[in-house]
Amino acid sequence: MENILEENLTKKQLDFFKTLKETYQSQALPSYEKIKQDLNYKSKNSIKQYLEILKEKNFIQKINDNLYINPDFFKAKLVLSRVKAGFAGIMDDKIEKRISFDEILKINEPSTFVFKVSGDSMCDIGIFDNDYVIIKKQQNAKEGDIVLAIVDNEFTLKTLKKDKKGMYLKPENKNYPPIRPKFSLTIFGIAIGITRKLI
Amino acid sequence: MENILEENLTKKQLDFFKTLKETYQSQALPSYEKIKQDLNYKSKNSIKQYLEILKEKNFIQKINDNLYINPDFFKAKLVLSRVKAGFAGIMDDKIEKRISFDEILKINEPSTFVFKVSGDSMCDIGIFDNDYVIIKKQQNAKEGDIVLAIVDNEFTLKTLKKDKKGMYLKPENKNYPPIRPKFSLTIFGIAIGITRKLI
DNA sequence: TAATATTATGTACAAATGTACATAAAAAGT
DNA sequence: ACTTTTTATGTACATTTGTACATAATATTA
Repeated sequence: MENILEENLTKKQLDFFKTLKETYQSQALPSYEKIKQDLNYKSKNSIKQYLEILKEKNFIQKINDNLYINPDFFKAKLVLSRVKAGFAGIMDDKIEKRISFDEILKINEPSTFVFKVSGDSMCDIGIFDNDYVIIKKQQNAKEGDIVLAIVDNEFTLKTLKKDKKGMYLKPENKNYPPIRPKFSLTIFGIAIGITRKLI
Repeated sequence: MENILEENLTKKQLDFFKTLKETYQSQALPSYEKIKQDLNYKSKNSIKQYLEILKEKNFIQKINDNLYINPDFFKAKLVLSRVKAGFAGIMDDKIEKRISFDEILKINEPSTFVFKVSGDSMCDIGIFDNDYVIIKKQQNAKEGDIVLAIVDNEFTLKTLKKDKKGMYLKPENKNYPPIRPKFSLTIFGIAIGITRKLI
């Protein structure tokens, strides 16, 4: 999207937008007067003229009486095509979508908690030591869910399984034995996603 | 943190804050007048009085002339302790940190791109089909890096390896053979993280 | 119950804000 | 070279904004 829009702007307009983006990022824009000072202009009308053009072309928008740079500019550039595009722009034209991991992983919901995985008991399904696991807090879970359970007063991440003897926790690693609760099973929540930092 | 702060507020102040948070979320707060209307008050001084208290207690803060709810409230609640806490608050007191995956994965940097993994060629190191892989665009990479390379005009994610014959791409799955470039290797970037949505 | 703190509303006003209008310089297009 | 568009600056002004001050009503605490 970025590149498509950019073609509608003059060099100066684009420069202005880039400075604006660097200066205020995803925050609400302050008053014309303040922007004037921050960007070293001498008349706040310069700012007004630029912002009106940018607003018309959807680079900025009004939310709750405040101006913002279009939030899409701060999301991740997701490339869906597996095929490499042409030379120059290399691939800006292949960006079909903008995404936010905080949104995808529902970070804002009060029931969402994040834990750090410790140990390799879930490595067979690609959950490793030190991964972040995103947990939705809820008591109920069904067979097959990856749950954060409380065993011996400690949190543990396992797959919830069921057999003739009842519910139990299955580590996803052949070297670990299943965990059977003495009485009942305390479930803190279910895993809705993971994130791993590689570098 | 949330709970620590909450204890400093009266019921009405906390209600006000919750409505404020739900209404404007992470956006900049509009004018007292607008808030007055949105929250159904009859005097904007009511708003001023509440906001002054909230500002004093760090629930809201000023950035670039605009008031915001403390950004921490919109980040993920990371629980570092492995030990379950007491009954009631269950664990609010165990939240030592607030994090943002968009920040951790450097989503905002112009050189960051996200791809969807297709296939199981990297499953041995916990990168699965349909995972999001976060790529930092750069030409150079060193042995051991997980790279997004361009082979036959298609993107492919592999580990960069080196032997007597030179650099090559190693799939992290025994069933796949290594890929040796005919001439040179085109590297698009290196993987800096992955994210997987489980539900 | 009495005393105190919090909450709600209103008025008045100086300061700041966005907008309209005007003009000249610079850049781009023909 | 000439014309048009874009960019930069300034002035004037009605509107809006935050703040100070004042006063009840309501909760809370002693």
